[in-house]
Amino acid sequence: MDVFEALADPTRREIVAMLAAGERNAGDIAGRFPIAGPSVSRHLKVLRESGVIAYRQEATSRIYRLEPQSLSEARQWMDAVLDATKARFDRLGAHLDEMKRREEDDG
Amino acid sequence: MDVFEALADPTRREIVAMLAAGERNAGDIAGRFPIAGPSVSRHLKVLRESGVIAYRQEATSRIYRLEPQSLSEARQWMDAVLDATKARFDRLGAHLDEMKRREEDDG
DNA sequence: CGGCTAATTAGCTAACACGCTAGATAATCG
DNA sequence: CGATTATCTAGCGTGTTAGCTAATTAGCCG
Repeated sequence: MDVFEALADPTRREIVAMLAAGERNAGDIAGRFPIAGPSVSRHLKVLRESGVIAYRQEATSRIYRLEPQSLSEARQWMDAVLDATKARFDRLGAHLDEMKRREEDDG
Repeated sequence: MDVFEALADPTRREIVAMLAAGERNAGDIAGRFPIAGPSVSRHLKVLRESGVIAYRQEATSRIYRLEPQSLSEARQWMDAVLDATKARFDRLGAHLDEMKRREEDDG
C-alpha cells in the first residue's frame, strides 16, 4: 500500500518503466536483470502489494501490467507539494512587486 | 541523490509536506514529531543529501526549505511512465474502434 | 573567553530489505 | 497421471536503516 516505498528501489523502478512500454511475463522481466529470478519475483511481489502492478494468468505464465491509478495518487501528492511551494513563491513575488511599486510611487 | 528513496519514509514525507507550507527551523520540525530530535535530524540529512531540501543558517538555527527541482524530476519520471501507459491504452482504444468500424462495414 | 541554545554526529540495538540457493506450487501437455 | 515449464515461497547471510541516549560541534551574547 505504499507506492513511494515500492519505487524506492531502482530495480523496481526499472520494472515499472519496462511495463510502461507494455505487458510482460515474469520470466521475460527477470531475464532482463543480472539478478536471480527469485529476487525479481520478490520485487514483483512488492510492486503487486503496493498496487503498482497486477497480472493475469495465461497458461503457466503470469503476464504483468502497470496499474496506473496507484502511481497517479503518488503523483498527486507531489503535485500538491509542488503547487503549494509554487503558490508561496508566487505570493512572495507579488509581495515584492508591490513593495517595489510603492517605493517607486513614494519617491 | 535518490529522491524516491528519500520519500520512501513516511516521516520524511511529512517533513516535505510541512515545508511545502513554508520554511521552518530544525527544532520546530522536530517538535512536531513524537520521535527524538536526533532521529529527525537524521531524516533531515537524508532529505538534504537527496537534494529535496536545503537550509540557510540564521543565528544558531538552521532554517529549512523545500528545493522543488529534485521533486520535479521525480514527478517527471512519473509523468513519463503514466503518459506512456496512457498512450498504449489510447492506441488500443483506437485499434478496437477501427476493428469495430470494419466489422460494421463488412456487415 | 565562558555560558547558552540549536542542531548535529557517534555509537548502539532491533528490525528490515536485498541478494542468494533450494525446494514447493501451479498450470499445461502428452 | 507423470513430465515439463513458469513462477513463487522458504530460509539464510549480510548490509542498511530507524529508533534511542550521550557526547560534540557551531554560532551567539555578555
